[in-house]
Amino acid sequence: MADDSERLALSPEIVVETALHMTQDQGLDSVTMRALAKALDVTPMALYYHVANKDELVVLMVEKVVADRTELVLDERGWQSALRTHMMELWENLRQYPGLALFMFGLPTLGASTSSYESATKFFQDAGFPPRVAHLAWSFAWTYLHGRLSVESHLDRAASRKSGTGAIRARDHVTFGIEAVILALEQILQDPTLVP
Amino acid sequence: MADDSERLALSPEIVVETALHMTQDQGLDSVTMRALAKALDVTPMALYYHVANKDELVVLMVEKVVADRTELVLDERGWQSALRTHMMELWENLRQYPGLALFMFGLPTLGASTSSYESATKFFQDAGFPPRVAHLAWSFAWTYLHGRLSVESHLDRAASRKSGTGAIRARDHVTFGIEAVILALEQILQDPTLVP
DNA sequence: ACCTGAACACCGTTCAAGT
DNA sequence: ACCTGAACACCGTTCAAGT
Repeated sequence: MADDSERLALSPEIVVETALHMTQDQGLDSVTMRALAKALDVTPMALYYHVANKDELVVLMVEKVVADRTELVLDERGWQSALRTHMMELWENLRQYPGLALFMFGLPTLGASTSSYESATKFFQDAGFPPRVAHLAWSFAWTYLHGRLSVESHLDRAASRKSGTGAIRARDHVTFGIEAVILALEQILQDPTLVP
Repeated sequence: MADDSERLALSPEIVVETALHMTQDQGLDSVTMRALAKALDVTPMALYYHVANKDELVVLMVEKVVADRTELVLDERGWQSALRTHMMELWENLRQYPGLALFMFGLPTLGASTSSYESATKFFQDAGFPPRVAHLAWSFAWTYLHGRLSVESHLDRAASRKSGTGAIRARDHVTFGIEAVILALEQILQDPTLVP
């Protein structure tokens, strides 16, 4: 409780949380093992006792962020509404961690991410999409979001921080994109042969 | 013409071309100033006489790649068909340079990229989209492609190279995505109020 | 069990110097 | 005009050693 108690006992959780805070403030690029160690007031090599290496650290960061996420579930609102709010929440959540979205893709060997991928394809099947189309549909929606987050994190880095105008524009783009995704999927649900 | 004439006079063009070849083979991550210098049989510092720094090198690489690109123009086939082939060509072109797509986004201060952005929005206006919607429509289409390329380059890096199955899957995803983009835009063209 | 110090093999880049 | 060598400030990481 004293002032100098800032130097808490290190743990994987604290390492990951500090890394996420740094990402929120300065982007993932600012999270070097050395800078992270300095933020924790410790030697760089101390981190390796708690995480295997930087790749594992990033994986833990991703899992921590997706763990806090709401799942995509079909309710009485209909799939369009559920998908809309889910994509919007996902975007608002992930854009707080610039650069991290690059390490979140659908299929790969990310335990948590894979399970959420499966629950998403189940969502689309419940909504009436054939299994194969359900898979491609979620891939399409998520790939768009991924692209949007990637574009934004690159623009953030390059562009000057001109107050909130960038944020407004970003919101315009992403709301357009989400509605477009839904419109496309509505068509495909009506006639799955529209698509290969 | 002799055997040892491989060591040509250095020039910005040769530097950029060699960097692009390295990207085709090993991805953009493999293009370090030091590795590029070694490929050109020269000291790392020699490169700085021809390009200002690595950022400029990447910009030159991007410009070189987009320069070889066909433009998006409206012809008698109709906008859907033109957009489909253009997106497909773009994807097939850019996927040859893993990692480079991350540095190609719509709006920023990339001379060539900006002009192609404007020609694309003109394309959509010619097709009947209101100006603001034309802009958002191309942003949507390009953002999806960008996301697709980003996902693929990350998967390539992580996943094991299991023959051609990955390529077939990628093609399924991207053809689905392109058709979905077109379906969405068809809806929006009919009724632009569907979207904010 | 937990952390440090020194070291290695990498980066991009600057600066003075060579021809 | 074109290139080199040495150096600087960074990376991630290994390995032996300390408590």
